[in-house]
Amino acid sequence: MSDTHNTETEPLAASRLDHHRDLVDAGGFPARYERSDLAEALRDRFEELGPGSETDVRVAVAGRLMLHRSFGKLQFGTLQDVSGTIQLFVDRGHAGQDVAEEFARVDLGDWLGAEGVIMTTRKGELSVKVDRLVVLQKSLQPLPDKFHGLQDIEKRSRHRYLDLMVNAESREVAVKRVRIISELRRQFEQRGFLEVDTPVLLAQATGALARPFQTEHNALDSTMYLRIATELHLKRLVVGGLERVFEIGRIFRNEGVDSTHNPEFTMLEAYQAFADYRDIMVLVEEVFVAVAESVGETRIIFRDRELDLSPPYHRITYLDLVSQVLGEEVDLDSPVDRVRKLAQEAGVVVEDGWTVPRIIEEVYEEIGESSLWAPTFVTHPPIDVSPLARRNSEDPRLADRFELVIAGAEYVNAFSELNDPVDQRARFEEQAAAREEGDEEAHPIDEDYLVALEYGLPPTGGLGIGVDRLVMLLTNQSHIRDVILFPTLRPEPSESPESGQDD
RNA sequence: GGGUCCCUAGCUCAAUUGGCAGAGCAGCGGGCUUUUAACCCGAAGGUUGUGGGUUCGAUUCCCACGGGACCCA
Repeated sequence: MSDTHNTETEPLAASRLDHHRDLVDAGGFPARYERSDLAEALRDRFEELGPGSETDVRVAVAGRLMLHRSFGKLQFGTLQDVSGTIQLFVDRGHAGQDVAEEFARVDLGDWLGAEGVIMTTRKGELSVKVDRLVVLQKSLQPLPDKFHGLQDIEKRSRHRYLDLMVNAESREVAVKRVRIISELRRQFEQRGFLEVDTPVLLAQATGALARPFQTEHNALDSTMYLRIATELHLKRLVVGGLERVFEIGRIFRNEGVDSTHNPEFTMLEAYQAFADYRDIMVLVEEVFVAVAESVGETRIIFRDRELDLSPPYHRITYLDLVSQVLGEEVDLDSPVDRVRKLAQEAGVVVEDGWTVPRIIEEVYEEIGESSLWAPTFVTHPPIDVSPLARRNSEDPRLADRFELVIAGAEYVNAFSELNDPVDQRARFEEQAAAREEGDEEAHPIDEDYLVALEYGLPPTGGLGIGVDRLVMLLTNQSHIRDVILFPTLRPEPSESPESGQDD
């Protein structure tokens, strides 16, 4: 399906093209424009100006023409710039024949620069009483519906510029995302963390349980992988003595797309020497509050429900949560048959041969997380699902790790880092064995990382925050594609009828 | 991967049991000196996602393909 138009043949664009040609013939479009004020600044400044006023304050505004109303010898336009909108008022008697005719000729979507004095109309609408007008660039394409905006979800994602142009909420979300990331950065910087860049393109993708994207490096004649985490590189930097580091980076995982997963997404990872997972909990509470307040309040609405992000957050152990949703106390010593039966009764699909930790993990992911609404630290999962986390000193089968679950989904994963190179090697070997058995998400052995650990990683606490999901939470968006400006989409089928034919 | 649903004018949406494909907005022509999605008059705008099939006749029913949405694993 074609949603672009050939401007050579599309009759709709003909008058726009004519105007474009005339403007080019008349000297072309300006390369720059000296704007004096943004729309919002003018609205703030002239908030008190009563209806029917005229000032001698001369301004130059610029933006995209979104609406146009003509009223005989009067014309009104709505100009939108990055800050908001302001009305253009064109009175033929005041602006003159040339300006009035030019303004009558412009199309919705054109970029305009307009100069004149500030006034208000009889109804009190703040306006620029235009006496000079310049078309900064024509829009050869018609704008989406001026009232309904662009509703088609696919077009909104595929042609984000249109979405941003006509849907105010879309602009708000985009701006809030920027603010959230700025605040995250500020929070970590002010705590002495260094923002670093680690490689995206790797010979081996490690640091998480996920399938990587694969590509080829021509000159090196070797297969490369896009990173699935920044974890092991950041910890190498702590080994090197940088002590507190973080990275806000794009992560790539070769998995399906749904309302909470995009193949490339943004993750913040941070590592703090001499801290453990409990220190990180405090850090997470402080950072979440600061970030929430940077774009609103800690009491928010998410999916039509109230949610309070103010600390302290609830705490529950992984096993207690699983016991809670199973309705009976279970732990790692529970008989596997019993655990399987309880899980199945709770509606969790259990495969033959699964161990107790594996069944418990499945119960947690399938019904445990989703049972939580208020922010909750879920602590001490089994070590089996935490190959990079330090063992709990009281029960070495558990990890000193937590996930922050909010509204049924994971937002933070954090732990005391495993810094025993001997234990780490053993865990990698277990993962490698699982890989041999066909688990493509199992962790490969990262030999250089093991060597780094052998030089000594100080006790370190680390965390990962899913930035896109955090943005969803704080902007009340239910789909990850709505917080990523250009989400991953299936490539559009070729519009050329000659291509893609088998015969 | 499985299920359900959607794809009609540039945009937002209609179209009865299968019977000539419509409206609003945008665009085009005209009118109007205070509009706010302005309004009024007029003309125009379509290979109904693509390809097959059933039928006298398909936007409508069937199949395949493409794209999308939601739910489930």
